[in-house]
Amino acid sequence: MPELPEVETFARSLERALRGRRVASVRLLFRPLLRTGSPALLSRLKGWKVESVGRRGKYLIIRFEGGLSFAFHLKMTGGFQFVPKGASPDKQTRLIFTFRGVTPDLHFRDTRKFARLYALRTEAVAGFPSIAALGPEPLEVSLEDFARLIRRRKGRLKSLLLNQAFLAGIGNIYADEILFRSRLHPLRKASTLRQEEIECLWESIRFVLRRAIARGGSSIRDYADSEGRRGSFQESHRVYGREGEPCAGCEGLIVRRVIGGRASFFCPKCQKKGHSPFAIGH
DNA sequence: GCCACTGTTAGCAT
DNA sequence: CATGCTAACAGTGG
Repeated sequence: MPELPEVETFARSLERALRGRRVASVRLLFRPLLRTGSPALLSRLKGWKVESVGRRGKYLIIRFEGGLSFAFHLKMTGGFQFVPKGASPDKQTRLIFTFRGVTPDLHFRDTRKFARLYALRTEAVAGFPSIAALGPEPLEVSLEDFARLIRRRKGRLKSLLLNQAFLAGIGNIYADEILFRSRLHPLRKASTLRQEEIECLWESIRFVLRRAIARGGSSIRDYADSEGRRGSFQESHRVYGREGEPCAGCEGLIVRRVIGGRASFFCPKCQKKGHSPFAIGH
């Protein structure tokens, strides 16, 4: 389910474990994972150090010495896992990194095979079309810029939060949690928001994402970080996956509706289509 | 066994 | 530009 908080969790633990480590080998087990660059290119990484691991939207980016970078999109089931040196891959492992010294092997696993790896020259990463098209980082955009951007938008809030060209990194779970905290209806048209509602939405985006990162993300299926630790933010979900359960803020029940082709959970009583400037305390 | 559903998003039709 | 549908694939739960 990797959305921004889960990708950030991977990026932080990989950065800590891999920065300065020297690559011993890179083995591609599932050819279609690699979308840009050839398998032969991967062998050129041998002997180079990892310079940094970071994130942009839902992309996890590993920068190597020698001017090569890997941009991973984890899609729905991609993830990294450290395993003991030489451990044999399971059938869902698509790529194996090994490193010199004591660093464990790193397996990239992806059950559904949707994940993608773009091997790019480092200077080409920012200009890579699907990365260049991303909107601002939700935790970096200022309230002023956010207000300016959202006022131009006409679509429904739910679809807008999922639109990576608007803000980068928010997915289905966090969109619903953010809207609940803002007390905004998912079908509300963005251009109709008043200033207080825009401020509340901006604050809710920051609050939900920061707290989710602090909790190591949400483990609603088998998601775990690269050390195998599960996140705990699923325990703080107020609406996602809670159809029929009582709302945390009123006596009503959470409903599930399909909006823009995506399952959407919300409280129809707290999240009215009309104006509602008050955030729910969490 | 069958069917519906799942965290993403690119591409194409309307 | 917005929105809706499909496809890519595997597993799970009813």
